[in-house]
Amino acid sequence: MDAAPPDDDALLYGHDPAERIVALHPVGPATMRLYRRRSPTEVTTEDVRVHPFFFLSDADLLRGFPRDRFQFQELAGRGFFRYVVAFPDRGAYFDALRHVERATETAKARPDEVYLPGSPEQQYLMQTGRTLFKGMAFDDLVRLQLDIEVYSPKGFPQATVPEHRIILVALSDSTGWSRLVGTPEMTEEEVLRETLDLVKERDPDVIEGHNIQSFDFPYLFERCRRHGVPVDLGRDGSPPRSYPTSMRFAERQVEFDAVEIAGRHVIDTLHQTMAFDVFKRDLPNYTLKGAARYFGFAPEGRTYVPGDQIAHVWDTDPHRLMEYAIDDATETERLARFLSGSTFYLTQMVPMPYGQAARTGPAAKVEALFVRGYLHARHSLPRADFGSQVVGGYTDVFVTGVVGPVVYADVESLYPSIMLTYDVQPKGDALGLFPRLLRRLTGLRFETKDAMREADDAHERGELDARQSAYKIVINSFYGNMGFGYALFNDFAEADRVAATGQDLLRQIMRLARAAGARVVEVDTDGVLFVPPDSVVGEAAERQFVERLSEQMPDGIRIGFDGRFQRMLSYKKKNYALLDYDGHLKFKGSSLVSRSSERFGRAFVREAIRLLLEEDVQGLHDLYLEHRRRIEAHDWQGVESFQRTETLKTSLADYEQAVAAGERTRSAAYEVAAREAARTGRAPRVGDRVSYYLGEGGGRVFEAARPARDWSPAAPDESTAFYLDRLDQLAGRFEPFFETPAQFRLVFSEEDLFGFDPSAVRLVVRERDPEEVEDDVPF
DNA sequence: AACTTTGGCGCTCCGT
DNA sequence: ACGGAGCGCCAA
Repeated sequence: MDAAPPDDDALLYGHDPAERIVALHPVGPATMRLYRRRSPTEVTTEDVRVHPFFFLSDADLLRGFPRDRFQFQELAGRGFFRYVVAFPDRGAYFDALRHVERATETAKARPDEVYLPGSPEQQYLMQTGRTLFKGMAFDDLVRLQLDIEVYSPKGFPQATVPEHRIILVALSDSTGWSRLVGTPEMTEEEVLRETLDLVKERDPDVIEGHNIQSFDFPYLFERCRRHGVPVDLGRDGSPPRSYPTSMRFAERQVEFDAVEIAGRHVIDTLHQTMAFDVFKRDLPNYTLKGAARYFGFAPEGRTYVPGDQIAHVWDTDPHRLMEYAIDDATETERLARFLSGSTFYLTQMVPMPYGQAARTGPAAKVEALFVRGYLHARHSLPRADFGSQVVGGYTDVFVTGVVGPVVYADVESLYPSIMLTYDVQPKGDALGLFPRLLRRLTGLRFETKDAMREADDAHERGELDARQSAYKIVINSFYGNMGFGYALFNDFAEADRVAATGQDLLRQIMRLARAAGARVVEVDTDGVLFVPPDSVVGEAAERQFVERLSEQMPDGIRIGFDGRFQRMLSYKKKNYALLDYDGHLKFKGSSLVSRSSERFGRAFVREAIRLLLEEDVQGLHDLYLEHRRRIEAHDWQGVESFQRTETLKTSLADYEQAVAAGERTRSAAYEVAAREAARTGRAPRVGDRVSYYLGEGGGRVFEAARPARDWSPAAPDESTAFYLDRLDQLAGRFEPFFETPAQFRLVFSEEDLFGFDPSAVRLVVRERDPEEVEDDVPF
C-alpha cells in the first residue's frame, strides 16, 4: 500500500485534486505565491489572486464602508456569523476591520462580531479548499539541517558581542548531502556568505535545527547584519520575517520570535522534542544530545564537545569540532524524521502551513477543519459560548500499600468512543460535521493501523504510524475542543455529558470487576488497576478476564488489556509504582517522580520503593542511614545531585508586580534569576530553567537559595540541615505503609540505642470499601 | 495575540 | 502550629 494518504475525502483533505503544493506565502496585497513540486528537484512558482476574508455577524456593521471595496454573501442557517465578506486586497481588509471596530464601538482590537480565520496562508487554504503536501510522502520533502558553532572564549555566546563569532556551520539534508562551512583561515563573513549560498543552492522545502528559532537563526541573522551580508534565504530572494509568538507545552510556555522564510518551512526540533515529552514525561532533558541519546539516534562513537570548550577545541583541534558539528546535524535530521511525521500528515488535512501546524495546538486544527467545511457549504458559523466545563475524569484509590499481581485494563479511546456511541454533537454544529468527521477519522485510523500491521517494510510502517498518530491527535482533540472557551463549536454541557458518561462507565467496570472477584486498587479516568481473583492465574487467564469485562460493556465501548505487573505500591490517587515481570519499576505521579525534586531525593524514593516492594525493612533502614551520612559528609556527585531546577513561567517584571500586588509570594527560582540578571546583565526569558540550592545560614527558602553554578565541591556551603529535613520529608511519604507511626519512625531514624531490629516492623495494606462512595452518578 | 480539559499531590509563604 | 493560597509538576 502506498504511504501517501487518500485524497478523495473533501471534508478531510480539501476539495482540490492532488497538486503537491509544498509552500506558499503572500507576495502582495492581493497575491499569494504557490510553490509546487514537479519532480524531486524542480519546484515551480505561480502567483494567484487571493481574497482576504472574514466572517461577520451583521451586514449593517459595514454600512458606510465603500461598496466597491468588498463583496459579501449571506450564509445559510441561523448561526451567529451570518456573512462572509471578501476584499480585493489586504488594505481594504484591514480598513474594513477598523470600520467594524468603530461601528461596534468597542475598545477591543477584535470586536467579537468578526471572526478572522487565521493567517493569510491559512485563509487562502480555507477558501480554496487546498492543503499543502497533497499526495506527497514525507520523503518527498527536501529537509535541510543547520547547526552553527560559535566562538565565545568565555561566557554564553551572544550575537551582539563583537568577539563572539560564527566559526563553523554544519549543513546536511534529507537526500544524504552534507557540508561543513568554516576553517580556521576563513573570516566570519566568508563563512556566512558560503552558508547562505549553499542553502539557496540546496533549495530546501524545510529548514530544521535544534533551538533554531531562538538560537541559530537569530544569531546567524544578527551576524549577517553586522557584516552587511544580505540574508536572501526566501525562495523568492526575500529576507526572513519574524514576529513574536509563544508556544505552550503542557504547563510550560516558551516565548520566541518565530522566523518565517518565504517558500520554506522552519521546524525547530527543540519544540518537537518538548511536545513529544508532554505525553512521554520521560526525557532526561531537551538538549539535542540528550534527546538523541534517549531515542537512540546518536551516531556510534560520535564526538562530544562541552559548550564551554568549543573555543578551546577550535584553537587546538579544529577537526574534532568539525566532527562534532556534523554529528549534531545528523542527530537533528534523525530527530526531525522521527518527530515530524505526524505533523506532516496533519498538514495534508488541515488548512494550515506546515510551520503553523507545528506551532499551534490541536484545538486550532479542529476548528480550522470545521470552518473550512462550513465555508465550503456556505453555511453560517456559531459563536463561542461563554462558560466552562465542570465535569472531569473520575479518580479514586481503594487500596494503599504493596499488592500484586496487578492487571491494568482501560477503555480503548474512551472519550471518542463515547462521542460516537452516544451521538455527541455540539449545539452549534448545524451541519453535523462533528460526528461525520469523527466517524471518518476513526475509520481511517483503523484502516491505517491495519495497513501498518500488514506492512513488511519498516520504513513504510513508520510512515503509516505517523499517519495514524495524526488521526489520533485530531480525534482526541474533538473532546477538548468542546470544552474550550474560545472554540466556535464549543458546548460545555455536551463536554460534561461525555465526561459524566465516562465516569459512569468506569464505575460500571469497577462493579463488574469486583463482582467477578477482583480487588480494585485504583481507577483513573479511563482505566482500572486491579488484583485479579485467585482463580485467575497467568497472562492468558488475565486477558480472558478482561475480555469478559469488555463483553459486558455497551456496544461501541471496548475494554483493552493494557499491562500486567508482579507487584504494585499504591500510594495515593495518580501516584503509584509498578513492578513488571522483567523487574523494571515504573513510577507514576508527581509525588514520586517529580522533576522538581532534587536528584538525590528521587534516587532515595526510587530505591526505597524497590525495597518496600521486596519488604526489605533492614534495607530501608540502611538506605536511610546511608543518605544521611552522604548529606552530612557533603558526599555529592556534584551540585546536580541536590539542586532544584524550575521553569520561569512569567517575566521577572510580572513576577515582581504580582508580589507587590500580594497576588503571589516570593519564590526561590525568581529571586535567584533576578540576582543573576542583576549580576550578568542578561535578563532571563520566560521558559528559562533556573537551578539553585539552599545555602547554609537559614532563613526562608527564597532567601537562602543560591545559583547552582556558584556551588563548589572544594568549599561546600549547602545547608546540611535543610537537606536532612528534605530527606525526612521524603521518607514521610512511606509512613502509611507501616503498621504504626512508631514503627515507621524506627526505620527512618538514627536512634538505634539497642540496635535496629527489623522483625519488630510490619508493613500493612490498607483497604477502603468502594461501595461507600458508589453514590448516584451525576446524571 | 494566542490560548484543549479536569483532577491530584507536595512545597512554600504568610496570615492567624 | 495550622491552614489557605499560589504554584509547579503530573495523570489521563
